[in-house]
Amino acid sequence: MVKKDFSVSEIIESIAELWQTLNDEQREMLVKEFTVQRFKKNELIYCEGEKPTHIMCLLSGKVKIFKDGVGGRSQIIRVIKPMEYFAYRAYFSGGDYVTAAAAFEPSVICMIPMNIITQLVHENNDLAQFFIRQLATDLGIADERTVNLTQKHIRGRLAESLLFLKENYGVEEDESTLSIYLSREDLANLSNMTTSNAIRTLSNFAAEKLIAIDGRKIKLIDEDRLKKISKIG
Amino acid sequence: MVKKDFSVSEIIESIAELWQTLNDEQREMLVKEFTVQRFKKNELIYCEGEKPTHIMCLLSGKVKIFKDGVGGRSQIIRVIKPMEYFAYRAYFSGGDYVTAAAAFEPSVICMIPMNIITQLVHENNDLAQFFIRQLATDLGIADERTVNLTQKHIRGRLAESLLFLKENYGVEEDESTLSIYLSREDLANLSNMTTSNAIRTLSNFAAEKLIAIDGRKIKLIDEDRLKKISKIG
DNA sequence: GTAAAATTATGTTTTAGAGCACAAAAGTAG
DNA sequence: CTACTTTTGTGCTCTAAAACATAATTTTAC
Repeated sequence: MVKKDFSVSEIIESIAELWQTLNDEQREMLVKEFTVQRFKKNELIYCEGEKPTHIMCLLSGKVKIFKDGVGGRSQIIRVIKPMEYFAYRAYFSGGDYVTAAAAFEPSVICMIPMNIITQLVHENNDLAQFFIRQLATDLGIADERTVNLTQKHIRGRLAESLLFLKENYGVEEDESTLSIYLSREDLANLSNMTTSNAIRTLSNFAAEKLIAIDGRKIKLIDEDRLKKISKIG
Repeated sequence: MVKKDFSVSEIIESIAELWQTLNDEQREMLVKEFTVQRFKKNELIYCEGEKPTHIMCLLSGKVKIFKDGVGGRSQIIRVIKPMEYFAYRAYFSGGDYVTAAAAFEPSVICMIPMNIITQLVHENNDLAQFFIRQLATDLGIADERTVNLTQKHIRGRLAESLLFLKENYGVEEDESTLSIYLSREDLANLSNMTTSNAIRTLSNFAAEKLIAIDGRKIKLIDEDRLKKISKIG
């Protein structure tokens, strides 16, 4: 269940990485300016072509960044977990959003106006370096992803996505069931394949005892073999 | 032909965008620390897995950033033209290179130690913002590219690459022959296809009078139609 | 200048994965 | 509870693009 409210101190804890770079005066400004917004499951947060105005920090929930391509096929570019920042790239590059964002699950997001952030970046070098590090890391991931999505075969891409989802969103108490319950369609869009191929390949993985499926619950059974499949493509 | 030598003032002109952010003291430090290196055609500049130590600015020539994927297939991630900076992402993210770089043509590169750059970024906010803008822009391009490479068909991808090469490296005096002469293999690696498909599709384009080919010289004849092919995928 | 290697060109075969059709199951709304 | 929509699951067909084969041409090396 989603928390009904977030106290200022809880929010500060969530945006800690950015918060730590600020001095008292800057912190005060931030507290005055940020807002908190709630999104329903599957609700659109921003869309392609829009002008970016706020940096967003996910307080709770799960978010996908995606792009609609040729013939309505959607591609998930990256996913966001709590305490991560997103939606700021476009503003820094001086353009509009080239991607869209939507909530996988009910999500709560802290919004900070980008003009405030720009001002803070201007006067605070640690904050500037925080963004340099973030962007450099994301760009590295994007470069890796380009090759994986274009060169690996379906099984390799799906195995990779499953392992990625474990890395990113973690598992339940049993230590092996993915904490995120994605539709087959989202799983397909994450792995660059059609929905039917995601369904089919998932069934194959289950038949091979690599995973166990119960509706949208996916349990990773043989992670070593999944890694091998992901690696060889 | 490649210039035999570059004077300090010529180099400064090339690295202008970064240079402008610096004060006199910082500029002096930079002049003391940078080195210039020359690379032969196809020579490797850095490779995947290596520790990044220098930011590089291409003074003259043409460079490809690429990644070797599954089964020896190489994917060109982006290309660099004179006055552009590269090779700094990995250092900022705190990791090793995830890509490799090689010279398309004889190239001259100005190398600045990354520890100097980090120091300058630390004390100079404009420089930090320069890198934020660069990285944000490159990440946007990478996001676009991911979808184009995975969703468009061969003809669309090749058409896009040809138009991109015109945008990026320009054309000769006739206003329509690409200034870069790539091997069919490089063209394939840029467009995510096999070499034979690059050759075949290029021949098809020529037969359809979209382009004219003379060895590695490619002349764009019907750019409008190429754009259409690139757009619809 | 000649041999060897690399690149380009074209034809043929094979296959991974898209596309489509349909049915069953699970959600959702009234 | 019932009707309707969405999601999941399977089978079948078809096609885009890879893989392979071979030859011609160009480049490189000695």
